[in-house]
Amino acid sequence: VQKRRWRIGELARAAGLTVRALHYYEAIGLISPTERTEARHRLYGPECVSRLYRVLALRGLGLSLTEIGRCLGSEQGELEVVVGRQLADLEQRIDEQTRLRSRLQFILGALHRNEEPSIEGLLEAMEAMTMFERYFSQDQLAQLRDRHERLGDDAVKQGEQQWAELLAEVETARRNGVDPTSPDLSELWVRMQGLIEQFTGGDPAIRQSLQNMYQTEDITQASRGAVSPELWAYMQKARSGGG
Amino acid sequence: VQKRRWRIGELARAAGLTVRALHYYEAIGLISPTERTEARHRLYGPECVSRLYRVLALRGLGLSLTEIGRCLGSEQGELEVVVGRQLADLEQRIDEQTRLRSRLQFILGALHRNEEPSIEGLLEAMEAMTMFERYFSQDQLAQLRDRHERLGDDAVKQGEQQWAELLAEVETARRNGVDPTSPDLSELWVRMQGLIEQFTGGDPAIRQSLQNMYQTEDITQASRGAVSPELWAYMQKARSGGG
DNA sequence: TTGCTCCTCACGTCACGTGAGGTGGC
DNA sequence: TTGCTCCTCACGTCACGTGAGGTGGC
Repeated sequence: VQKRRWRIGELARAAGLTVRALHYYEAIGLISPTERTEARHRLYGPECVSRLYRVLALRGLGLSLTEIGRCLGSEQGELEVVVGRQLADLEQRIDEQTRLRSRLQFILGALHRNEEPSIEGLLEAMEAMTMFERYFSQDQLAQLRDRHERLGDDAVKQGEQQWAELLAEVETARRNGVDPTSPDLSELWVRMQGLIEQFTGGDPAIRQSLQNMYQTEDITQASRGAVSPELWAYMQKARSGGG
Repeated sequence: VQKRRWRIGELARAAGLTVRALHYYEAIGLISPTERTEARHRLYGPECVSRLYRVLALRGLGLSLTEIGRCLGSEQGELEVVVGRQLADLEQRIDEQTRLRSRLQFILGALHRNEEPSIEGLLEAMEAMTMFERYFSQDQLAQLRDRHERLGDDAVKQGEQQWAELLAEVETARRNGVDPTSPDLSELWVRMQGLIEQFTGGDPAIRQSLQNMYQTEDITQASRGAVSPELWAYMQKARSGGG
């Protein structure tokens, strides 16, 4: 009745583990060798091999070694509960990480468009994003990101440039006391509508969310400092005046 | 030039951290208090507050405290590299976890249909799944899972029952030496086609993958012991004989 | 005798949580 | 004087990796 015995190195190699890992499994009471040689070298029997197989299977499902120990010890339904909990936890983690991914994509895009990416720029981008997240759904944000990507960095930068120029012109008109509803400015308002269309991609829901944001938030913050309260009031008058 | 100072507890509460965390940040050189009282109580100035704000922002992106330290120390491009790496790592983790989720769903389903869920059952399910993953794409697996879910556990169990009955009848015919191409059996083959249709949902690609699996793998393993090599040969003869 | 494998400590990891035992400030 | 806050150790976490220093087996 001589049974096959494995030395720890053989077993480790076969299982794709390290010797140290098997030491550890023994230390926490998960798998102990069947016997030892005179020199206290570990010898593992077939029971150990099949137990190790189970351990690795459960480990592959992401169970902790403590949970694995409990599963191998206890009889029955435990297993389903543990695996079920594992799945629920995993789903939550995936959810969180998916949200984090979307934030990272947003931020990386903003960083990338800056020629001198700094922590200040990053913080600004994060704050912008946090604000955006309050007004746009995850789907809408993904839509915006997609459009950004399709347009390319250069086009987006160009759009930002056009905004800056447009706002400067409006500000000049305001300082010069031009009536915001004056026909002289109508060309500006048309250009502005165009830029808004470009940003929203013509999607009315996104347009609405954007409007909500600008109407609810502090305008200086919402526009990242590009629009002063006075300028905003001026623009509002043009809109209500213009119909 | 008296500047505002915060005690550690105030700062911790305001930041949603624990006092211990701030101790730790100091220990690793991330944020040190501006000064100390005679009794060595920590006093934090505004610089600390803004630095802490940055730390928390970067921590929210999933950076390690070591990386955060590097980002706050170094000047420039580092930041983009670090955030980019962070995003890449995250995407890989999401990928892995999404695969794991699909495995867990599969296994939990199998476990759930077993009245006496055991580790043996779980191992069998895992092996079946591993084999399935070799022949079906992730999309196809998701499709199969969806169909399973829509049918419900009872229907799936019933299907398995019907398979068992059908195979028993075929085995009886084989033992009795019935010619597999005999018209007496044609009703059995029709029922079998029906069950296969039910499993595949009529999708030809899934049908093909299933066939590949059965043809390539050891039949006893592939059928989870339900079909012996002899029975399989008998069924094959019927198919080739029948056209 | 020379490698290779094995042995047993024991420290390090990451971001803190959780006491223990003592002092400071309103 | 009584709470509350603060202080400094120091151990624990999870699944091992990585030596250190020594012995066993072909």
